[in-house]
Amino acid sequence: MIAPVIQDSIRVLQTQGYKVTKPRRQVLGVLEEAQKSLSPYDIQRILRQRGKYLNHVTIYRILHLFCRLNLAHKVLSAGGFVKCVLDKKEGCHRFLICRCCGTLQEFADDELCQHEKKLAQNSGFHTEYHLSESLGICSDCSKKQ
Amino acid sequence: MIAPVIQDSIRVLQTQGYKVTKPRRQVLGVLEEAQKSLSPYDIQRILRQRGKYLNHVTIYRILHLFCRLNLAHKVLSAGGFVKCVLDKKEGCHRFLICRCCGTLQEFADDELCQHEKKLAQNSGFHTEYHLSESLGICSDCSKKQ
DNA sequence: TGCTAATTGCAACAATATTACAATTAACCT
DNA sequence: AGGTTAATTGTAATATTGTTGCAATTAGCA
Ligand SMILES: [Mn+2]
Ligand SMILES: [Mn+2]
Ligand SMILES: [Zn+2]
Ligand SMILES: [Zn+2]
Repeated sequence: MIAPVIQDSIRVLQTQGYKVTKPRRQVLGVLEEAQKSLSPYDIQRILRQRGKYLNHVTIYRILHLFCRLNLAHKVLSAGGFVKCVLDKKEGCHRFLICRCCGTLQEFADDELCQHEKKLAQNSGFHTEYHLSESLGICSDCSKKQ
Repeated sequence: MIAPVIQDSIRVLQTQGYKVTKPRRQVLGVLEEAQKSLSPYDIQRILRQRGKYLNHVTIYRILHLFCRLNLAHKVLSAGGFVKCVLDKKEGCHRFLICRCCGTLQEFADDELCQHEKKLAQNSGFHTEYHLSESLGICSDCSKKQ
């Protein structure tokens, strides 16, 4: 019995003309079983414990592909540093990041925050910290085009 | 003339009993001027171009402190990999991540998404991709306590 | 069952991040 | 203002994370 998420992902690979390889199925399997987010090396470790070996380069390439096809997401929490900005709003932290010029503005909206918290609360989750990122085109860049 | 964000940040450092050192002021300054998010090594490079040298270890320590005090945020975009999860919802991607057991659930809400997009649009920003992370305690973990 | 483009492995390297300990300095006290 | 000291920074060594070019392998197709 194969999980539906995996079925769907395999179908996406096929329809987009990508091969359904053993490594890709293995990474899908590990990600599906985990209830937490995994790093490339986490995935390698888990597979090795089962006697399967995948080169880390392969895992990186697979994860890049999955993210490109929206089969997976990168998440920030509990991870590395990479990028940092000064905080400008209190409480809720929403960023608008232009994929064209790279500028970043922060905005806050109490109503939005309350609503989002409430929706989480509906599934029993108590929110302590929230972060939101929107990627797109800023007003300056859209004018220039 | 010192920017108000920096003034505020310095005040936070002081009231929390942290020293206001030259490296900390320099990092604050660079972050404030930049309109984009910067990596620790970006910051080092910018300062070096001005003839100032800061060890990367120092910059990491300062950024860790700033994030702990909510003077700065880590952001995900355009950065490294670190962690990855399978996608379960289309369009909008909101994660509830338990800081206790590490489990992660995804939820989507169209109304919320539309509202957030509209608010961004009000400042001329066109959203193409959105990601949201809420850290807190899941229902299982809060029951156990 | 063979052919071939796509995918993976390997090796080398680059970038990012942490640790332990010695040197320095900001804040506090005369 | 100068001395004291705990907090902070620099240094060196190391660990972790991520990329690139090229040779070996394999999934999908005829
Ligand atoms: Mn913020
Ligand atoms: Mn999603
Ligand atoms: Zn722009
Ligand atoms: Zn939990």
